[in-house]
Amino acid sequence: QVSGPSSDACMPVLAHRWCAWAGRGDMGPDMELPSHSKQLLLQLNQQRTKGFLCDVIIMVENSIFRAHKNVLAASSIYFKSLVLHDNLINLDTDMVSSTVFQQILDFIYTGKLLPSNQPAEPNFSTLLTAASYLQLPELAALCRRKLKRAGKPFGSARAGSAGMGRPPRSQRLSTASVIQARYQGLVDGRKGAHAPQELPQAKGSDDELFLGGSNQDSVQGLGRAICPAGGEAGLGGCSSSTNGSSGGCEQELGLDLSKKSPPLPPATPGPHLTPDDPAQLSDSQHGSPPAASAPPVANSASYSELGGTPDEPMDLEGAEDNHLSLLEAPAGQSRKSLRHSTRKKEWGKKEPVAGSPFERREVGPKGPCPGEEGEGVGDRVPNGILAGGAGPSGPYGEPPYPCKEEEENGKDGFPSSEQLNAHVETHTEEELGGYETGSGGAEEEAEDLSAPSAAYAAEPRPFKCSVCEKTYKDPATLRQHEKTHWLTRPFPCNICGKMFTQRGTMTRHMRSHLGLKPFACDECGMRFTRQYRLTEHMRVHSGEKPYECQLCGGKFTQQRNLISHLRMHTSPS
DNA sequence: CTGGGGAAGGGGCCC
DNA sequence: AGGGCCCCTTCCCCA
Repeated sequence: QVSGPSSDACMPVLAHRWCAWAGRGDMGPDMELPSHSKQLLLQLNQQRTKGFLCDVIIMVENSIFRAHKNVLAASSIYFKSLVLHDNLINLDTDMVSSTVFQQILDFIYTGKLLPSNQPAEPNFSTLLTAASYLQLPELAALCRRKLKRAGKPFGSARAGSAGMGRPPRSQRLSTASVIQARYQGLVDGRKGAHAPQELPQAKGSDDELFLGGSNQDSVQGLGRAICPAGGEAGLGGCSSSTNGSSGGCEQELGLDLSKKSPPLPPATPGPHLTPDDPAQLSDSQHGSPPAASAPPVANSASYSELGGTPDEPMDLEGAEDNHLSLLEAPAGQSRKSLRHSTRKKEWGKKEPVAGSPFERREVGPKGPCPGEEGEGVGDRVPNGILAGGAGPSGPYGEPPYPCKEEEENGKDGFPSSEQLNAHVETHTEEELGGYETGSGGAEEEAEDLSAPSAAYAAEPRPFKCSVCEKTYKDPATLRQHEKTHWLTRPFPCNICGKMFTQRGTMTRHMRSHLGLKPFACDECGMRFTRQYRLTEHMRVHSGEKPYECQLCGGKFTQQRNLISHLRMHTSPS
């Protein structure tokens, strides 16, 4: 750090001190800089408050905290396990509140128990609860001493989860089990190999004041010690544990995953800890920000630093976005998205017509639209990667939330997806008007492979697309379809910037970033982001192969593989 | 090394 | 908004 290029004003301080000391020629017998550790911690704390080099986000309630993985890992084996593969950590709000975690984070970075911002004096019971949960033995011991001096036997705090209002479930939560579950989820590969792993165990009874109960109970309760995002798989480090099965967070998250999540077999892949109801991804955790109250931003890591705007409601999704993209992709792109961004479609799909005012962005034979990073359809697009490299702002080389139309006028993007969406709405009306008048021209001459099929004729479909020949039963679907012809993709991914025509697609895409896989196979515990995938997967176990090749009789579990197979039959070679 | 199959990830889009 | 299905693609394994 000291010798490297330093963008942090803090670091030269250390270097200076060291040089001053070493330069004295005062090479004492101990060869030790007495204040080194203190200074180091001081600098780290300063960096934390500035968000400098912070590589992990901890979400507690609606607050986010930024910190350094190394520091957290050095402080707690629990954190050590959490930050191993994840950059975004959700803590169980039953165990630790944002206020308490603020104190704890301060403690980790300073070694001092600073008074909270709340007028009330520190509640050592709740601190003790949190310290135990987070496996911070020193802090827990400190709290116990304080409680003892105050004449509040901490043993009573067992009931005292009162301070936190924890439900009985959380009182049974075993930190060890949490960690174990996490570790299993982290280390178990997709093939199910159970890698022997040094498993952090709960420390002695000191740290288990409120913890105990059966492992089963504990697993059932480990819901919120979660990692929505992680290092691998773009932001979905959790996805590395695709075989994991969540022990039971789903229930408290409003999901009945009991049928999706089989009990945790000891030698099978561990749980994939689902952070939240994925169905609520865009609604609660990652979607619409709390309308009325902007959650506090922890430390000095202001929301603006995280990519938001000061007057914008706290958007954790946005926070994740900027932070994680910073972490995961130097070029602003997750590894996985990078991989996919370089994909090319090779054959076949119904192609939108070119030349219309709402010409879709196309890559490939037609080449990309200049200045358009998004693909025409799905992953068709190299997003500028193939076309000469991503811009500095990310794979899409664009402002956070650019409006394509306004870009042409030299306007910058919008600071948030919400603002962009709102803005896009203003275009919507105009563009729809344009559609109504008919754009005429080349698109009608092009062959439309998406023309209504015979199946369409089964029932009346009075709503016809003005661009292509597709018809629909209701205007809403037509409107939805017509969006596929627009240049503007109103729904950007806040993490990678990819644009989508449908919010649902974007939400689903976000799930993949965050590793949310709520659908677990009862047989093997493997988890999926979509029900359909699970259904498909179950055929692996059932042996069902419903898709049969009419040419050779080959059977397949997946329709797509049958299609692939048919391609082999029909390909010239 | 190559091609085919199995399995899975992801996006489009209709319902 | 979410489910469901289609399509494209990738990765891995194996012959």
